[in-house]
Amino acid sequence: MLIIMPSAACVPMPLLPLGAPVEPLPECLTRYTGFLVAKAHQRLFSIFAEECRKHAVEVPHAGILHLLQEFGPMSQQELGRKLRIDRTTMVKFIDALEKHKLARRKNHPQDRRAYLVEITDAGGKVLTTVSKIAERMEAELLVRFTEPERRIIRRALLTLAG
Amino acid sequence: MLIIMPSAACVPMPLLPLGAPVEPLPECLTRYTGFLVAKAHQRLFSIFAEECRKHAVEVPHAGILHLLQEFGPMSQQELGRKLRIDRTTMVKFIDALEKHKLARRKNHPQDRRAYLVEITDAGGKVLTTVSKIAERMEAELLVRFTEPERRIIRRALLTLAG
DNA sequence: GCATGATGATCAGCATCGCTGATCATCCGC
DNA sequence: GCGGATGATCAGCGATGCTGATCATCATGC
Repeated sequence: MLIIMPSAACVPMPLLPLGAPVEPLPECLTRYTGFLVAKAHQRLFSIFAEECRKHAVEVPHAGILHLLQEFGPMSQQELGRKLRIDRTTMVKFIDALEKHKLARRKNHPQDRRAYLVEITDAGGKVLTTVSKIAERMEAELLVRFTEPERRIIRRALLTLAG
Repeated sequence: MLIIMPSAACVPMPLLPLGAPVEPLPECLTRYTGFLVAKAHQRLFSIFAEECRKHAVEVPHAGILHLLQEFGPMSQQELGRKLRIDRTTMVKFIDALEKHKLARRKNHPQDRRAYLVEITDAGGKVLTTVSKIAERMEAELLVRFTEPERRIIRRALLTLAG
């Protein structure tokens, strides 16, 4: 599922209580792909945030940790470019990650202006937890779609994301 | 396109300058449907907001106006249920719409607690403008997908939106 | 070398949105 | 009628995004 998506994702959103009855979306709006994407995001984010909360994990952390694990230490700028998050917002995220000891700023050996942000052991553990949640949700989300259909969906979302 | 999506949509988001070079999203994150949806939402919202701004239209207005046009006057609660927007947020939206004279609150003839929110003539004109933008974007977004593929995409997004 | 412009990180301040919890008026079922 | 639901509102908080400025440092051209 949405292992994290800070930025477009770290937005406070109504936590549709999952069990609660939800009125179907009006057709005059679901005609629009953008509306559908917005509401899909709203719901997916809600679910993911809810799950994260159970494990005392903050949503915005997940994407950054994932990236640090995958690519190794990198500067805040680079994180921002890859995740499409504003540089000033990234400052706050890294602040939070450091505060929770999930990542740390090291001095960049070649560039004294920049930091290298690095994931910590605690960060790795949190990432493992979050990844399990994400994998489980990913498996459930498109359970009614065949593999060829999923490929189309993925291609469509990649196109829409630019 | 996304004729409006207040709520999950009315969120300030980085306005990817469209022309600007965008780094491709890392594969370790695009594996996750939720991440893709988040980033798709980020981009679509940015584009729509940008277009709306050119015509001095506010994004959150569009969905509400569309609904009022389609279904006629309704209470704020009902608007909120259909659009999945929090009731207290809806108060602010309707305040803004009234301020811009795009909608107005009428007394509900059968329920003195509630209002009937009604679209104005000015609101209708704004809606026309926004609809044109939305239709144009809708036509462009999935231009590379066939009709059967679009049906799958639509069904997937409806599923994800719940 | 050195001036100049670009880049990385940060901050203050503002705007938007969502939510909690409270309040008040009104409706509805018993 | 009475008590519990419901509609609208508000204050206050938290999270996010952005602008524009600052400061340090890098890199380029001369």
